[in-house]
Amino acid sequence: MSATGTGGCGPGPGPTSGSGSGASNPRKFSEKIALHTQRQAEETAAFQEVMMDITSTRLQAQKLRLARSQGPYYSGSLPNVNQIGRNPQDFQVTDAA
Amino acid sequence: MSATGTGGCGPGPGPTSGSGSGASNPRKFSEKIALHTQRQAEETAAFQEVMMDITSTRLQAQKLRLARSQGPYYSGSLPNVNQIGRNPQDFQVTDAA
Amino acid sequence: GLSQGKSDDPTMKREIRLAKNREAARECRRKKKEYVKCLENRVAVLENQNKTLIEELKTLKDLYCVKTG
Amino acid sequence: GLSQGKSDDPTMKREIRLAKNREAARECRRKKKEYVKCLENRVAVLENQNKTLIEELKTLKDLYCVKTG
DNA sequence: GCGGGCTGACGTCAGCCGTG
DNA sequence: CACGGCTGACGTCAGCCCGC
Repeated sequence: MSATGTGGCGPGPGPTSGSGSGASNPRKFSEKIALHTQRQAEETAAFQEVMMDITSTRLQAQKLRLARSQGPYYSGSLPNVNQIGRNPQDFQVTDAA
Repeated sequence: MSATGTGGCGPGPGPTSGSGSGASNPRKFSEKIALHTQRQAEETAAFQEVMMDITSTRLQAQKLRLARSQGPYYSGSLPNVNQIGRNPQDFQVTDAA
Repeated sequence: GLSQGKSDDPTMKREIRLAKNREAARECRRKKKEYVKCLENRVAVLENQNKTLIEELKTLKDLYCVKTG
Repeated sequence: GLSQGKSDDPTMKREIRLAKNREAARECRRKKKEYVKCLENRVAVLENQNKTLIEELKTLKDLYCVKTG
């Protein structure tokens, strides 16, 4: 807010456009604070995202195990065995064509 | 090495034995440096341990998958199906006793 | 007063420069203190995140070990 | 000279005290600088570990998701 | 209680670097 | 190049806290 005005992001690299040690190691304390605050925000976001993903995976796996334990119902994308042989058409071979 | 001598660990809490903010927030810079160095060493050890465990688990799983893919040999603690019925004794029921 | 109405007086210029540097030094010390606190807080946050990540990795590694073994 | 052979002279005592405090201040500033560098290095190390742990957790989570799905 | 070690805060000087 | 904003380093004062 006070350094170079992170809100605007108007022009690109302001001072000297130096790629050396001016970007990751500024001289002004304001820029150092802003840089660390930005990194902390990014890392916290990534951290929370990973934790959310883990929680979601955990809940999904738990729900799946509970569904498998309560009843012998097979539900999946594979050909359902319970529905094989119900219709006589499944036994007719198409070699007659 | 210079503060309270972490090598010896002779007496317990030296100054005042205050449990408040004297242990985790010392006044002397030497103690602050020593404390952060100790914590960093512990966390690095735990980090490397977890990474080693992950690597070991990875290698074990890869070896297991490779053994299963190369040959149709079933090796496990469960009753081996290939060895069932080879010997005639497996068909004799023990109800004669 | 016409003697020092402007800032041509070298003594006055020096005093003004010293006063500005005084205030600048105060702000600089304040920013430095804030920066150190920022670093300490950042270390604490990173410490907690790493601890949580390590525990979660242990749990997930055990789960994966059960699946394979 | 016998007039200030000992440290009874108040002026001498003051100067001695100032000299000691001077040296102490130098050491204190040096230690503070080292402490700040320690904090920055610690932040960098924790950052790398955090990044590695997150990537490893992502990989292991995908592996576990394949096992269940 | 008191002297002394460390540190926080101040003002000052010197120096770097961006800006005009 | 000259000027001014920030910061590094210094010495000094005031204050805390610990050991005697």
